[in-house]
Amino acid sequence: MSLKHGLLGLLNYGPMTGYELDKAFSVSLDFFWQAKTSQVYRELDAMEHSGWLTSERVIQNEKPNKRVYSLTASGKEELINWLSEPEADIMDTMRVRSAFLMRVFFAGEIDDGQALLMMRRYRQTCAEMLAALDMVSDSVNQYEQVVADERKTKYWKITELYSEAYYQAGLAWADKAIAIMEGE
Amino acid sequence: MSLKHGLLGLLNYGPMTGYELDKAFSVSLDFFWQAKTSQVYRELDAMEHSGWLTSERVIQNEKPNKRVYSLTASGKEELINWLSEPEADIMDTMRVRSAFLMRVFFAGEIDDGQALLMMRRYRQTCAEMLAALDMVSDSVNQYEQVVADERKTKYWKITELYSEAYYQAGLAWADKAIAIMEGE
DNA sequence: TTAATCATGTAACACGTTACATGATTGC
DNA sequence: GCAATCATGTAACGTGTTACATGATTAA
Repeated sequence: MSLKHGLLGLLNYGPMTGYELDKAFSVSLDFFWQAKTSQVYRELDAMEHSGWLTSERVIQNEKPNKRVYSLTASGKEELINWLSEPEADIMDTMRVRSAFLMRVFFAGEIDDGQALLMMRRYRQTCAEMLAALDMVSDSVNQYEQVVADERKTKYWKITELYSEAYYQAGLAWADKAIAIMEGE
Repeated sequence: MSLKHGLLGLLNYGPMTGYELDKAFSVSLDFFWQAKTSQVYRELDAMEHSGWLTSERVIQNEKPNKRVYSLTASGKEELINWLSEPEADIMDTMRVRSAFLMRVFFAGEIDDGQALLMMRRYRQTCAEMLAALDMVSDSVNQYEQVVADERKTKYWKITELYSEAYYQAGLAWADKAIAIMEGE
């Protein structure tokens, strides 16, 4: 569902190749949606068949040939419709799916030392992610200068704030959990 | 991956039918892992073929017959191994996947009023989830009296704390986002 | 000379979702 | 009388993952 709409959203910024889309995806949307290269090509193919895209082969010398995709009117329409949906499915879209939390749930079956280690590693990862976010914020700021479209960058920043809040909450929770685990 | 291990974890508490497992799953693990009934039956079948489970058909009158699954030694071993894994994949297990955030990212394409509505609905849902959590906490407390195994319930409570922190963070973020969206 | 970048895909498999089928019993 | 609960599944489809293949150019 959302891989398709992510690709539509990116192509709305301008025509791109599958390769470029794959890169753009993993740079900008990766935090809240992940996609493999092979999947991107498959979906582009399907989307072209649905009439949301058209593609054109560009012959290059010195470099491999490439296929440039562009959004059609019907693709743009689909994007706008998806963005404007009444969103009855908000509950679905905010669902957590975490094998890590499942391990925590069943951690009573292993020894407390191991469980504590696992939680410390989680805390560490949150801290590292938070540290890495500074760079993301720099890159959004750079794009802001180039794009100079406040209507767009405003929302980019809001999603960035989410990731910050998410890791911060994870870290604070891990601290609480570690205190509980050590206190008994 | 984790559906299998969730089922192993539940069966470790005692033999159960597919139907009971499905219920238990959606009561206790649903916050961090969701599974459809049809998937549960399919996985149980696969797990029996791997030798992690055995099943026995129980004839009932007045009610449909049922198939009761039990953990084998090899299944228990698999559960413990999974729980004790060095967890190189912690980054994978804490990934976000949210169509909602993708919509926010591309919200510059629709009008601000619509985007604001969408964010308010998100905030509302977080608030509702938080309110509903009180009941979850009551039910864990009840189980605690029955199970009387602090080693287990301690970890159940820690995952419960996570869900609280998660919705709280979502709510606080939505407030910030709404302020940004209204302030321009 | 080795790795990275550019560029596109196929094939097979694993996992998740939707729709459908069956049929008795119990509570409102 | 109607919905919910008990209980099990099948079939088809959609999406995500892994592994593989190819081959030129360029920077360390």
